[in-house]
Amino acid sequence: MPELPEVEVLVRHLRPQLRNKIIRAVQVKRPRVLRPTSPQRLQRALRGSKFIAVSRRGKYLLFQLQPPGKAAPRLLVGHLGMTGRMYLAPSQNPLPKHAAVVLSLGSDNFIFEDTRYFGRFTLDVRAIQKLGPEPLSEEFSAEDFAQALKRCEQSIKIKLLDQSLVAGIGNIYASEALFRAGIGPRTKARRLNFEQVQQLWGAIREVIAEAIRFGSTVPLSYAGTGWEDGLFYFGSVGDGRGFYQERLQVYDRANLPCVVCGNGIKRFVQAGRSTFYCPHCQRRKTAKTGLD
DNA sequence: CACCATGTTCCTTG
DNA sequence: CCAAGGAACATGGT
Repeated sequence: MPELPEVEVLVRHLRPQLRNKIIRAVQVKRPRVLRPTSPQRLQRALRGSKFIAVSRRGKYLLFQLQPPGKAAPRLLVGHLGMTGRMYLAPSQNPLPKHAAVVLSLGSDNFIFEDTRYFGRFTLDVRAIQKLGPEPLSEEFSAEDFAQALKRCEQSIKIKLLDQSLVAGIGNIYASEALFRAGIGPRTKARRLNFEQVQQLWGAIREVIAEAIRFGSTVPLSYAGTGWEDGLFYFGSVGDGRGFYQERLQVYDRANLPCVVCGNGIKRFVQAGRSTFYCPHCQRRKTAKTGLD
């Protein structure tokens, strides 16, 4: 369930629950998600350690751990992949079918479950060192963004998925940001003029900030049996009649009317992934008035 | 059976 | 060496 907003909401949810908790035991059910860390090394590093901070970088969760004694703090890095979830559940509960890693914290277990096992739970920090700026931070400026896009031959939609350009945008919010900026997803990144880059820069920040705000209002129970299981990003939240449809304006809306102009939303495939857009609102050289 | 899915990484091709 | 495209990873939903 993971793009930056979903991870941010999860981090805020977990932070107070994990703070000062001590890891008593480490169960690795799917060693693949640790790669390249070995189960033995993870167990040795984590057992007895205390959670002292929980944060986020891009789509990665960062758990700062204090080992027993005077050892230096350690960083545990998590990533939800496509289907990962992390939550606390009572220790007496049965483990879910796709539990990948389980940390015993006493009366609760901290569970990382992931149906497809694309996620990560590792001591390897190399991935986070390659990330671009946080989109909501001061580090992310329209000027730098424009500079970076200048030499890119790729279409802007594909470029937005490049985590070294700006961290945390995924397939959903890439389509959403381009729609809001009125820019066609096929446009070559280098062909955007500075005004368009500014529009896109603002749209990225708005779309992400709004999603975090939305997610923060959703009641969460990551223990996960009902519909309110934290998958607020799309589809799974609400009464089954499309609570989310008012939130996402183009993603997964192929053939449905554009919320702005009423024309049909189109779907096509770029780099093997679905892109959704409105051919009318996202034409070339669209000057958005903001009044529609 | 077919095709689709929120992500990243590796391999091939140019 | 770099860029771009595709496959792989693994499981489930429709």
